[in-house]
Amino acid sequence: MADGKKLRYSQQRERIYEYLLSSKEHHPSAEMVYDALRSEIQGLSLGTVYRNLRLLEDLGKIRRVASHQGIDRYDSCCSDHVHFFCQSCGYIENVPKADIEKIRAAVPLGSSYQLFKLDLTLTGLCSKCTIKEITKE
Amino acid sequence: MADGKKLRYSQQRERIYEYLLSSKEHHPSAEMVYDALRSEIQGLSLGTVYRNLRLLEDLGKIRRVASHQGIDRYDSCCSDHVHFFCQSCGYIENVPKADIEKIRAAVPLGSSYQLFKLDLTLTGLCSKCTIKEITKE
DNA sequence: ATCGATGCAAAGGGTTTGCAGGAGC
DNA sequence: GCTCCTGCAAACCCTTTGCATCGAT
Repeated sequence: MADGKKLRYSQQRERIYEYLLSSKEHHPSAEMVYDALRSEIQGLSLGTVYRNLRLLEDLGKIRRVASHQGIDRYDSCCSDHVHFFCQSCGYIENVPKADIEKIRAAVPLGSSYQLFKLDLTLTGLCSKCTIKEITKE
Repeated sequence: MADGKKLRYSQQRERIYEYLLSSKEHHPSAEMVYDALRSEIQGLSLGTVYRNLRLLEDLGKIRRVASHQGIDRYDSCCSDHVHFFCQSCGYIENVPKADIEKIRAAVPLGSSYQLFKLDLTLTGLCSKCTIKEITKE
């Protein structure tokens, strides 16, 4: 992080970043990224995916979402926003209507604190899984 | 979780729960609990700490706070509230003045969703570490 | 006496890292 | 050609689990 190394282009890194941009609604894990790209990039290794996710995070281009069930998930959107984690299907959705300013205002922090980021995660059952549950009974 | 087993008293479990109650402000990890109790409970094993933390969580007596840096932290308070995670010292504090109702109101969820819990984590530098940082420069 | 809880150590599973070869500049 | 990046596999680290024994009821 912020070391003197010069960044060099790599196809792998570009594809990984592109994939993250294209799957804003999935919030994929490292393994999900790997599975999605391994057919397209011959001989891609999981280690490379991890290294690039970490690098992109250090560069501030992506954001690591608080991990669920011990697995880190990634988001190409770096601004504060709200996530909904479905316990049943494991998907992480954005909650687009959330009012971030209102949330910030509800959290008064002393002036001696420095706030870098804010993560609000709702846990429950998503729309699909709720309907499945109702239908089953 | 919710299996037919009958709970039996154990000194270890009692102490672990007591320790969590007494360290509401620390939000300790399993290892922190272990380190704090091993001198007091002869031959305590880390596995037992993990087993009991999980059991207490399943019983709804404690809450697992979203893990930071890959390590789970525990909280004896089970109601929704706001945490402040300090990147520098690793402490997790409560943000007592946070207005949970206001936060809930800022997050409109479709009626087809079921919300079980809400986790808001602020990340930054706590008061102490901010002052340290300023003093250093 | 029964069966849950413990201690110990080994196994799991996600993530990181060392190394030799390959690719960008 | 100098470095960074990659693939591979081993190492790491937190957490879980199998097993024999201990302990609560």
